[in-house]
Amino acid sequence: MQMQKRTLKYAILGLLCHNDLSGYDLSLEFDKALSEFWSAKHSQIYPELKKLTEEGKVRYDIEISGTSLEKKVYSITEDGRKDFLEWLNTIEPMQSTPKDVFRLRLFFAADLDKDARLHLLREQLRDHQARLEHLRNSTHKFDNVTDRDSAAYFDSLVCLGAVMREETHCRWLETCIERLRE
Amino acid sequence: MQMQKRTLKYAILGLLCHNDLSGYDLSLEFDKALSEFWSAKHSQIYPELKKLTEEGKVRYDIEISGTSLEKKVYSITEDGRKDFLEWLNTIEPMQSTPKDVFRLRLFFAADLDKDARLHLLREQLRDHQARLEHLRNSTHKFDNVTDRDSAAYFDSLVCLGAVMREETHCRWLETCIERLRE
DNA sequence: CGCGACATGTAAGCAGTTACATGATTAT
DNA sequence: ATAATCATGTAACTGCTTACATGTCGCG
Repeated sequence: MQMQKRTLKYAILGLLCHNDLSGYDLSLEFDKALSEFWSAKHSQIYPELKKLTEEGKVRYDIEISGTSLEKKVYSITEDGRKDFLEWLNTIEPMQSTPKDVFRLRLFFAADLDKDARLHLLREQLRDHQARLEHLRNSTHKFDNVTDRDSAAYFDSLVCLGAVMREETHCRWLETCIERLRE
Repeated sequence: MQMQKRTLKYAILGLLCHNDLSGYDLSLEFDKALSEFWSAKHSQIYPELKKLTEEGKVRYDIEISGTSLEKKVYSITEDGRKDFLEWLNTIEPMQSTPKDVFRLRLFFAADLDKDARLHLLREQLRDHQARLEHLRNSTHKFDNVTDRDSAAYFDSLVCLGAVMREETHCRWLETCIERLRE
């Protein structure tokens, strides 16, 4: 019997390691800070928090905003922190190459006429150039991060990887377009 | 109500467009030809083939190997071909960045001591260098593919993309290691 | 005769998305 | 007032993986 991976659990515990957060806050973090490598909808986060509470990895205090709006602010327990650090120190086998619908389409593109092939590639290039532009703009916030022990420093390394990945993806698409444009 | 994507369906139809194949053959194709961008286990393929048969997109003939071993050889129907080409000609919105456990770990690596950080990065580099080496070897089979309308040509473009992706990933890891190695 | 490859299926469960459902607060 | 955002949850479903289950064929 294989153990489950439960990556969402560790993503949540990792975020709670440095800040106490509500489910709503966590969902914002996934959409902002982690969006380049992980995501989770609130419909997945809330049940996971419930489970983690039952398992004693996190606990929560109820805060009231205004007169009656309840907010559950979660914090990590000692057991949760221990569990997280154990996970972080474990080397997992390399992830298999992620699925990619675009590459699947391109693989089958011999069944497409020439215009459709180029259209497919150009649309994809346009989208990825926009993403690259957006990523490059977000690198500026790391300009004066120098402490190689800070969370921000690792954030900047991940961001650098995302920029490099998008640059290469765009270069590849440009090569494909050039070669197919007789 | 959102329509389902059913990418596996189209991956199977695409493969059956050019060759009649059994479920077992399809599973070999996923492990070989498509492994850089799609995968599927036999436990997913067989039920999907059953569904596609019921939907009239494929049909099968039973072949006997040896004395009694039955093999279902599937072929695509006209309706299936039409459906596949319609899908192939449709531009889907860009896929969101795939999840990446390694980047998640690196994001949290400030919680790791220096040796563990470097170990994490070096292990990952070693694995990706091996994958890159393997990919580079498999590019040679495209050396004399020149027909830009052939399936093999698009196979070679996808393969080129995979090599470029791995090269960049390795370059990124090397940069990270250099920066963290005081 | 036994082992690895060939060949086909089902069952249980995890991970994730979309949709359903409700209600409070804040800014316009 | 009303819309956007804050805030929390559940239900139904798709996609995929792991494990269960069975049997044949070819080789040494």
